[in-house]
Amino acid sequence: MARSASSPPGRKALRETPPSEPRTSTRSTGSVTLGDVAKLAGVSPITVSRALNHPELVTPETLETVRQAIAETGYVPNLLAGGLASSRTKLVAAIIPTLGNAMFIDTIQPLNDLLTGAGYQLLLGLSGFPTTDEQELLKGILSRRPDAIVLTGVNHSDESRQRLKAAKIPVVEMWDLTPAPIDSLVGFSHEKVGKAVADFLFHKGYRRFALVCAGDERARIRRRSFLEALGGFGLESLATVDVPTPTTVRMGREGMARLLADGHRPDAVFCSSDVLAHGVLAEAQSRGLRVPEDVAVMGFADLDFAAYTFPALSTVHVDRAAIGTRAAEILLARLGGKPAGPTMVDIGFEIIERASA
Amino acid sequence: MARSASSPPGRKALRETPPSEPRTSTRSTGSVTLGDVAKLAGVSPITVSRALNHPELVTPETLETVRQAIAETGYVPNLLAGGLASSRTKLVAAIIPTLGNAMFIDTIQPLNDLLTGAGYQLLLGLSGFPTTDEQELLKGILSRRPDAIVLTGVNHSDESRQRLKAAKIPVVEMWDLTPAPIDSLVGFSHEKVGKAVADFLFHKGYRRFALVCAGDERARIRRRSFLEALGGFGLESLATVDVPTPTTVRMGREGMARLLADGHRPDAVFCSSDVLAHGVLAEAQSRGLRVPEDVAVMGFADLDFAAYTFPALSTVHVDRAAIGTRAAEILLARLGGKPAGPTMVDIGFEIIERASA
DNA sequence: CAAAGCTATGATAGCGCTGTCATAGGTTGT
DNA sequence: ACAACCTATGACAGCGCTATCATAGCTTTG
Repeated sequence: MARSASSPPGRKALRETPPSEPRTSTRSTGSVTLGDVAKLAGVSPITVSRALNHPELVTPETLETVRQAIAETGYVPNLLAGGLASSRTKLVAAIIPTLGNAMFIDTIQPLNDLLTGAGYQLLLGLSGFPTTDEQELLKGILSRRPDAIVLTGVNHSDESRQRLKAAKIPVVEMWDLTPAPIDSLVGFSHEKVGKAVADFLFHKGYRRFALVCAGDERARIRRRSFLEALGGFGLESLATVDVPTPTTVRMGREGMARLLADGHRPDAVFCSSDVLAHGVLAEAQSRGLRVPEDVAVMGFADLDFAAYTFPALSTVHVDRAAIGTRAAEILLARLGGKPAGPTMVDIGFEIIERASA
Repeated sequence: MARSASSPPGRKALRETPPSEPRTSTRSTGSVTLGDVAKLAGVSPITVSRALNHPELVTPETLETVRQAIAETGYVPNLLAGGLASSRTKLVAAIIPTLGNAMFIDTIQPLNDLLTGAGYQLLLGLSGFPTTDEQELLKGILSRRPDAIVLTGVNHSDESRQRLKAAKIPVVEMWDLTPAPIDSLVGFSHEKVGKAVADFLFHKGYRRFALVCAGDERARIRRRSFLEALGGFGLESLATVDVPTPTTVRMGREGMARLLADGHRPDAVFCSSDVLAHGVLAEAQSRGLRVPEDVAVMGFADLDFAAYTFPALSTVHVDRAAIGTRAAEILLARLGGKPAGPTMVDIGFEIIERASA
């Protein structure tokens, strides 16, 4: 607005300019710039920059003048330009499989909140979208030059690892553990979860096990160690059904229906997520099966509804918010040049015994 | 990698440089640039740029040479620089209240997928975070110069509207209707929903109504028109409980518990979301109340689980994915300079009668 | 075969900001 | 009183990319 009158861009105006003049720019975007604010405030552009980014270097009066000029012009800083000049974008990227899974959402929310509070913005990338693999996604994200990046899981292509190293930014992998992380790591052991659930259910006396498992990488790990542990007890040939991601209550119901249709009569069903478990619960109830007397149901993640279904769901509690919080703390410390404390964090898990198993 | 040997930056190196030389840059980021690729490929930087962004302008052989140079160097374009130069960022921002509400997620997912498919990246802003209001959030987002922006709801401060107009980018408001949108609009009438539900339940014979309502702007509109409609039937003084956001099953259970504790004996409970309705269902069941014989329960949104609870939830179906899809289509058309079709879309809603009411 | 047009590539000059160094003016210490 | 230092501000030169115009080498056309 402060500018529109003085510099009307466009081809026409250019033609009318005498060729001797240094030619007014054809490319200006027409939006208010630092320079415009500076002119109005009667200071140099760099002073405006400082007023915004290092106000302690500017006298209170100058600061006030600049503030007014900013308000008057409606100036919005251009972080593309700022980031290009300073190599700091105030952007942190996080890659998660999907928004459709409440597990990751509960991690992302505190991550976002802490980063936002520290002046960063979170850019979410969804790797579960079938037509782009993580590698492509990562390339796209790195082209925005984030200051740091958060990844879900620990399996990344060599090329991805290479690119991440080349980017020279803090990286946090989360939701799993590995002896060879790219950089920092916040997660828990899915193997131990599988084993712990097997122990728990076996010692409660269940013997006819079934699994309803989604096509998630980490769910598979839990399943494998669950089966191994049961094998250790001398139990073999368990009934398992696979359901596609994203997991829904519907898939849980259908999974349970399929189990029963196939003639299985499990006395305990372990699901790869509470959502699936919830579906199993509903299917059992709709068929008049009593939970847990006729069939026990065990979920995973302890989502917000797990304690409030009827009957309440036994599950594996994972402090999902803590994953996000720790990841944010590690990143913010490192971005601030401070020591980050331990950068390999096992947040553990806990078997929660409620009514359903 | 291709560069690190030839240009060791840093203070030391600078001091050793004779003062007559044009001084090697102190500021280079050390990462591979277009220029590096160009040098390796034996072409000019602009040709590399074209190979990436307008390959049809480059001969196949040149393209191939450039491709190889890119692969060899591991070049990742810098979209900050590109965006600054071209005023196109390939970034679309969307503001939603929270990730914790599956309603919006179901809209965001197709929005993200379509935008990603068209080469855009989606930047999510969460306005529900208490310490930042939408206005601040918007400012932060606009400083990244997105090519377009999607907003949830139609109530925005004058300053926000001003800024959005000044940004001169396509804007889509969604999830509500208004006669005075900022630009484009994709939503449905929450007033009509409230009235339709009141009609539906009244005509099914229910008379002792209760409401469990979250502190959501649009939920309030639905509640108001629901109450108005019932008032039209001569019913007054309904039992209502407010629950805080984000809505959870727990809040639904507690809401129902509170209603009963207060001595209310509703024969129908209308909830501002399926999640709350689900909690109401669980609470009723845990007290031995039959649904819908003793109490009917009605949700809102038709979330994925609504058809699969037991008993299945009667609710208001909203095609949330269609909101995202239409928003994406409108934006992509306008960003591509094509006619966008109608830019005020009422996607409607539908009362779904299942078992719970 | 000259004029005109087309195609592939290049040179130049920014986009809007900040790192870096320089400088004017003030304060302190002896 | 003067060096030594500090503080607030400014000038300048890029950050890495693309819009724009220019140009060399073709093909087309009457």
